[in-house]
Amino acid sequence: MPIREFRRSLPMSLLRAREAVMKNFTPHLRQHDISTQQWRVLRALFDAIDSDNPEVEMTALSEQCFLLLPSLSRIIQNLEKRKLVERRISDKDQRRSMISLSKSGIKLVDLMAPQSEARYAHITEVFGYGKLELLYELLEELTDKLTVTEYEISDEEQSLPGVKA
Amino acid sequence: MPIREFRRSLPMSLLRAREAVMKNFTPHLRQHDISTQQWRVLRALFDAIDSDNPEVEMTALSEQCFLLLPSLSRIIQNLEKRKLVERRISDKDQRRSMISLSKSGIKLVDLMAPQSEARYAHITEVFGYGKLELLYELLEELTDKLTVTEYEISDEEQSLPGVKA
DNA sequence: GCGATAAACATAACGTGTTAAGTATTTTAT
DNA sequence: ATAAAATACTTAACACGTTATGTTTATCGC
Repeated sequence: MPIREFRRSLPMSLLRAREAVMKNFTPHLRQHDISTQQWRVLRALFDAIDSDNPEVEMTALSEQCFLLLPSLSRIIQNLEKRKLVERRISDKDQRRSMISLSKSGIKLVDLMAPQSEARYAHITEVFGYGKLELLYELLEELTDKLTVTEYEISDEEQSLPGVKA
Repeated sequence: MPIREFRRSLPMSLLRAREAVMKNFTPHLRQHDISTQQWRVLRALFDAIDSDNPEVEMTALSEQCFLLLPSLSRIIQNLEKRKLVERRISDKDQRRSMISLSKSGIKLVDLMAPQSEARYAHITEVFGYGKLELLYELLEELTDKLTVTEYEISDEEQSLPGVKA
C-alpha cells in the first residue's frame, strides 16, 4: 500500500497557507525594503514602547519574534546600520544589549502600520471573522499539544526550553 | 489606539504551528542528512514511481514540492551528487531535465517513510482526527480565498500563475 | 578571591527563500 | 528560413534558518 499522499501533509498545508497570507503583506514591506522578519522586530519594538520599558534584550526579542538568536543578531546589525534601531549595552550586565526603536524607526512603523492593518482587515473580511478565530484556536491548540509532548518522541536528548525533564 | 497586538498575527500563528509540527519530523530527517525540502523532493519522486511515469520535470517537481526553481535546482544538484536521484535530458526537448529516484534513493525512502508515517500518526492521535480534518479544510479555504483575490490588492503588476486577469 | 561553569550574545558554515539576470533550446511570426 | 519571443532551466546575490563554535562577562563553589 502506498504511503500517505504527500501533498496532504500538515507542514505543506501550513506552508501554503502561510505563503498565501504573506503575499498580502510582502509587496508593501518590500516597497520599504523591509523583510518579514525585520518587520516582526520593528513591530515588537514598537509594542515595547507602550509598555513600561522601550528597551528589549536580544534574547527576549528573539522569543517574541520567533527568531533564533543568530538570525536576530544579523537582523539587528542590519537595522542598526540603517539607523532604524539603537543598541545600548546594559549597565548592570555588560553581556546584555538593550535594543530600542530609533526616532526614524518609530516614524517608519507609524507610516507602514496602517497599510499592514488594512491588509489584515482584508484577510479577515475575505475569510470571515468566525473562521479566522476558529483557525487561531486550532493552530494554538495544535502548537500547544505538540510542544508539550515534544520530548517524548525525540530520539536524542535535546534542550527543550520550558520543559524540565 | 495601539495597533493590533502582533503576537496574534496570522503569519506568526501559522509559523509557530508549522515549527511545532516540523519538530516531530526534523530529528529523524537529520539522522539521514536530509532537509525537509530534500525530503519533499524525494517523496514526490517516490510517489511518481507508482504513477505512469517515474520521471518528473523540474517545473512540475517545483510545483508539487512548493519550491521555487532556483531552490529546486540546487537541491537536485545536491541529491545528484549523493546519487539519490538521476537526471536525464529529455529527447524531445533538450531544455527539459527528467528527474527520477535512483535505486539508493528508493531504498532511502523505503527506509525512512515508516518513521515519518509513525510521527504523523502520533500527531493525528494527539490532536484528534476530526480537528485535523477541520484544520486542513480551513487552511485550504484560506489559501484558496487569498489566492483568488490576490491580484486585487497588489500594488504593482506581478505574474500570477494560474490566474488570467 | 579564584577557578570552573553558565549566560548572553557573535561568528561561521551550509542549505534554503527570493528576485534578478543569464544561457540554451524551442516556438512563433513574418 | 530566420529573427524575435518564449520556455526551461541555471547562476548570482543577499537575507534568513539552523547547528556548531567562539567570545566575553557574570555567577557559583569552595
